[in-house]
Amino acid sequence: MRNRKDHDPDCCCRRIRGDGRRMTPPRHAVLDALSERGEHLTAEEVFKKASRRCPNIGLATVYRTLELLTGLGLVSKFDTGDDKARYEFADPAGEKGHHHHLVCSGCGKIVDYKDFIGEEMELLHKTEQGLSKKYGFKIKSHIIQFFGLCPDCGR
Amino acid sequence: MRNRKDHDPDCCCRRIRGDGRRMTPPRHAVLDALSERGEHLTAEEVFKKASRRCPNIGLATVYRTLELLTGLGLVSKFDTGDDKARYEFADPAGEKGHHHHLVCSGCGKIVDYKDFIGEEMELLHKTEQGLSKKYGFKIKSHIIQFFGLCPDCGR
DNA sequence: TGTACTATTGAGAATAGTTCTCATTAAGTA
DNA sequence: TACTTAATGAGAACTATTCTCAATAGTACA
Repeated sequence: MRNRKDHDPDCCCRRIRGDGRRMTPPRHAVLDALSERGEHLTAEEVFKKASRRCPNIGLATVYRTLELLTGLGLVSKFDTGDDKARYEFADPAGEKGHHHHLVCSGCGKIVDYKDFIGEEMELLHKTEQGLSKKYGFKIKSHIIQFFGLCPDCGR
Repeated sequence: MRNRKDHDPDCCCRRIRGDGRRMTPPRHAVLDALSERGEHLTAEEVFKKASRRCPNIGLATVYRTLELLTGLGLVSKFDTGDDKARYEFADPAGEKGHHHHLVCSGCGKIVDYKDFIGEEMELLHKTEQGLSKKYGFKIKSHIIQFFGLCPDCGR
């Protein structure tokens, strides 16, 4: 599991290089920092990791790059309630790789689960359609997250 | 719908007065500010409303009171992605009044819906049990939210 | 391969929501 | 009514994030 690259670097580069955008060492470093599966890094953590490959990268660049990647749909940004945004590579659309998060309110540990994803996705889809019809919203995304105490924190 | 008090003031006061805590004018003012159903106020908005009843209430007191009420489970705190916490009276546990949120990414409008709550709650419950068993978490709460564009923002 | 255009960068200042500090006030109790 | 100490208001402090701006360096094209 460790060190398994979870994204296709070529694909990301291709997406980044679009509309006149450029591929740069700092952007490579950020992609690299994010590439470990199962990580849920804060901007600060991405900054630290990226600094290894690109020693004088600036924090602002990390934020800018994460914003870019999020905008392109390559990365998803989420929040587990500790007032720090977290980032991970987005699950390829509509794929079986989709997952949700289970968060420990004690230590902040984040568990990726896909155990009930089938049913959850089905219901979410149905709900989206229903809400869309009733309230006229064009639904783009959802958040579903569980909070509790992990075995270590649960006493 | 307007001005309908959605919480039982006596119950709240009783809960606040516990463990040596005291009932004070600022706390009344915050309860009052929150009392309108269907509102999703930021701390700043609670502050403004509460200031009408308690003109020299401080913003810090509003935050402290909201934290207290949240801790007591009387109020729930959530976030619609604009980096400002929002607060509303908590739905009485296990009651049919429970609702979720549909958020417009354009204008920030928040729609409370309960249309699919039955099924959602059932699945959430089942998922909670499954996750609890598999990962050993004691699950306390969940977040489920949909994002999209409302009729006005959807062009 | 060299040059020009301009997207991107790093550094630090600026911003905004929230929390903390501390001297003062006042709720609840006896 | 007096006492204990929880709660308060004001503003400073904190923290994640965004902005500013001059300097740098991808990329396209000659």
